[in-house]
Parts: sequence; C-alpha cells; structure tokens
Amino acid sequence: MTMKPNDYHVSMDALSSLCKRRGFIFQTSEIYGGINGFWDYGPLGVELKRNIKESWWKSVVQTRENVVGLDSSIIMHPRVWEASGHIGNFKDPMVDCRETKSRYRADQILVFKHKSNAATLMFAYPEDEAPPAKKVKKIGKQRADDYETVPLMDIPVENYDRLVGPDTNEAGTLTEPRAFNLMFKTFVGPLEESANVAYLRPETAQGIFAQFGNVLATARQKMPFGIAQIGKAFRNEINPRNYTFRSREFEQMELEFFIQPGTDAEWHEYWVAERLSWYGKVGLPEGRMHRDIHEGDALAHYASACTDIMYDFPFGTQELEGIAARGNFDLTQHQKTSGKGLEYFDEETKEKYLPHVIEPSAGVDRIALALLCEAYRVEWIPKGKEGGEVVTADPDARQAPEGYEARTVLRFAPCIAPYKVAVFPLLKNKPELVAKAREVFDRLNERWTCFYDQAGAIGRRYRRQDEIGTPLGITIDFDTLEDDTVTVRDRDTMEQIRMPISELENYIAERVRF
RNA sequence: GCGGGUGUAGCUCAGUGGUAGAGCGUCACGUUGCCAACGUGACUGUCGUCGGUUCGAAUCCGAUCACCCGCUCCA
Repeated sequence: MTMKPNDYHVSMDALSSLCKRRGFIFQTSEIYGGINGFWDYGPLGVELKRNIKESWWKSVVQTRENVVGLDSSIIMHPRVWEASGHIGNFKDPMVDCRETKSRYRADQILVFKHKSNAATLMFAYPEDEAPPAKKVKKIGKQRADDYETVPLMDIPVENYDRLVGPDTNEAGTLTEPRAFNLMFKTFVGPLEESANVAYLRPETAQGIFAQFGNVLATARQKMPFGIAQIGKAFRNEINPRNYTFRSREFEQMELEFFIQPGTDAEWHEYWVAERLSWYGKVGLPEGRMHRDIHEGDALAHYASACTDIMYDFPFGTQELEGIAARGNFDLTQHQKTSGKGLEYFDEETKEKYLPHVIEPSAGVDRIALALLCEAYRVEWIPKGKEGGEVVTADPDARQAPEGYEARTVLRFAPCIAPYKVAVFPLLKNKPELVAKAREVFDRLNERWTCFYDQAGAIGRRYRRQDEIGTPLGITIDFDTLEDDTVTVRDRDTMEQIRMPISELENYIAERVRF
C-alpha cells in the first residue's frame, strides 16, 4: 500500500484542538484565563520535547569529541547584556523608517515644522545635524524662515503622515515611537531598586560566551570546538501569534562553534548541512524545508553569513533555526566590557587570536510545532476489512466519502514519538491474556516509553494510539499463550506481522532508532 | 499596535430574556477472537472574567482577558 505524502496543510484549529484533547499543549494557567504568549506542555507534549532535545544533544554534543555542553543560569550579570548590545540599543523608544529600514532613537530626533501649525510637511532630522532647510524649500515648497524646531516626541502620532523621515524625501514613512526593550526585567534581592535590576536572558548564547574562558581552561579542547546549551529564554514579544510559534517564554538549543578566523565560510556551510540532515531524521521532509540566506542589509552588522532554516507551516514559511557566522563580535564585546582576556593561543600556528564563531540556534518549541503540523493527518480508509487505498483527506472536507471512514493519525518519526509501543491484551476478561500482556509490557517499558491499554475493542485501542502517534502496537492473543508469538501492528500501514516475543526488543530497537 | 471575528462540558457545537443541552470523548460493569461494535450506568459547567440594565441575563449593554483571521511587528 502506498501512502500519499502530506501535501496539504492541517488547519491550526484542528491541530490545537487535538493537542489539547490528547494532552500535548495547554494554555498556561488556563483556569485563570491564560496569558498571551505562554504555553504549557502536557504529558505527551513533554515527551515530544524531551525527544527533540535528546536527539539534538546526541547529534550535536555526545557524538562529537569536540563539542561540550553547558547549562548557564537564566539570570546573569546585567553587564552581559550591555556587552551583547541587548541593553542600550533597545531600551529607548525607537522609530523605524518603513522605506529606508533605518531605526532612530526617538529622543535624538528633532522635527522642523511650520510655525503656524499649518498642515504642511514636517521634516525629521538627527539632533546633531542642522535643520534640513533645503528639504523645506525643495519638497515642502515653503520658506525655511517660517519653520521652527521641536522634539519628535512632541509631534502627535496622527500627524506622522506629513512627517518626512531623516533619510528620505517622502512623508509618512516613520512608525510611531516604540520601546524596544524586549527583555523581561526583574530584581535580584528583595529591594526593587534600580541597582538590583536584572534580566531574564533573551537568548542562551551569551551564557556560553560569558563562560568561554572557563570552558577553554577546563575542557581540554583545541580549535575548532563547540559549546552547546539547551535552555529557556524569554522575550517580551510585542505580538505573540500563531499558537506556540512566537511565545514569550521559549526553549532554545544553541551551539557556539569556535573556529580559527578565516575558516568561517566552510564551517558555516558545514553546520547548515549538518543541521538540515538532522531535520530530515526527526521527520521534516526536504520538500517542506528551505534555506533563507541573508545577504546585504538583512545581515546583522557583525555577521559574515546567516542562513535561516525555514519550514512551511500552515500559516506560512517560518524560521526554525538561524545559523550565523558571527565573527568574534561577542567575544570581543565581552573582553572589552569585562576587561578579561578571552584570547586563544593556537599551539600549532603559535598565534593568539579571538576565535570566530558559527552559531546554529534552534527553537525547540517551533520544532515541536513543525513536527506536529507535519505529523497530523486525517486519512480516509476503506470500510470493511481488506483492500482499498488509504487516501489523505481533503482538509476542507467535513466528512469522509461513501465507503470510507476517517482516521486521525500523527505520523511522527518513531524516534521522536512520545510513546514508542502500546501493549494490548486482545480481551480484558481473560486473565491469562492480561497477565501475559502485563509481562510483555513490563519488559518493554524498561527500555522504551510504553502504553498499556485493555479498555474497549482492540480496533478502538489501535485508533487511540494512532491519534497520539505511537508507531507500534503489540497485541497478546490466544496464540501467544501457545507459542509465545504476538502481533505487531504498524501505525502507518495498519498492517500486522506475527513475531516471537524474544525478537521484539531487537525489532523495536531497529524501528525507533534515531 | 490597528481592524474584524469568536468565547457554553475534555473536544466539536446547538441554545436570542424565564429550570443548562446534543454528539463525540472519558470512567465502571457486562459483552466482544484484530481496526473508532453493542448494552447499562456514571462523570464533567460559577455559559471566559468583572460590572451594568432587568422581577429575572448564557442571551441585552460596557469594560477586560484569551484565542482566531487580516495588516503591522519580529534586535
């Protein structure tokens, strides 16, 4: 039997409904009405996330001699954020120019406007420059003598439509001033004083840079080598949206891979390829994955390359991971701000340098969401026992066509499925079957997450497991009592094979391997 | 942030001023020899929250919160 590819997009309503119903994802503190941008993972969701993180850790850290792990604290010294540029650039109200994409501090911008308050054009300019008298003449067709200077903050936002930005000749391109500090602020110690202000980290990366010296001194690593970290990060997003995609509290998996300066391009390419291969293994097909290569203006000023790994979500193609070549921007900043030397002495070349870094930075929650979107199918299967082709349901159709019935299934890659195996006695009122099933369950449960179920008809139990993505179902029947064989039912094909209990562990190990 | 929409049982939803409902699900018992069977019974609600109008509000009004859609935004 051939399966059609998942060539349609699940509706996010249907997905979030299933996630709630089956215990993957809940709204945080739901009984109090929830909070925008925060989500909880239920019993199945937490297993899914653990599998994603463990798979990443294994692939990036444990199977590599030259990558080590770190678990840094969420609250760090505030000067970390000064060094990284997270404080300073973003604590003041900013205005953006929609046309030139420039960003200005609103309190450093002045406005040249007509003294009479007439509805003529107004001209914004930086406070350290002279008023733009020429623009008044050329674009505004007015006399500069009739104009006066006022702070930008005094201009009502509703008049921005006749405000010309500093680097443009067109009116109405400036956004209203907005505070851009997206870091959560808190206080260390019981006194809420400004001296005690601290921040929840907006990324895990800076913990790695701040401990670069200690790891270098203790881990006996030589260039190139990496430091990896998985942990929570917090951003006070203006507008969380798309289910769990943009949350205010989220989990990152970040690697800082330190390299000799000049080898940036090759290592960047290497990690893009490594990471794409990992996405394939956890179940995101090539056809749904894209690289977004940042160039020119889209590149941060310190980066020499950045490739985003994108996935086709139902709500659009969105970033799962960014892989940036950040040069030595961060180590330079921390060295400067802390006054502590962070240079590396290369015994081979007898050179001392600040290593460059390649940073693959992935969002665990986004990957979990992508895996759920990808895995979710409603299939129409022929009624009756045998034959007929399974088709992927039209997502807009409300009912299966005549002769078919709907089946909801999460086709997770087995390595990330919350439960690997479900074990069923064929009938619950036959003590011999139940006893044997418990015996098989206990044995398998030592190695894998297993689910035992004896409630209801066997077909119903299979379907329940389909809906939570359990790849294998094992049924103990009367033949088992005779010859110690069981049926193993495949989630995707719904086909069954008969197998001795003694072979089960090898078979499962092979099927669920990463 | 702006505009529109929606909030009733775990899920999907009906209920337009007069005693809170259905299907599915969940659980128990019985039945059941492999793909959402059946029977009986049980569970679940401050009708998102707060306030107002009214003799009386799930229903009308206001505010607020959350979610969805479209813009916007996303170092």
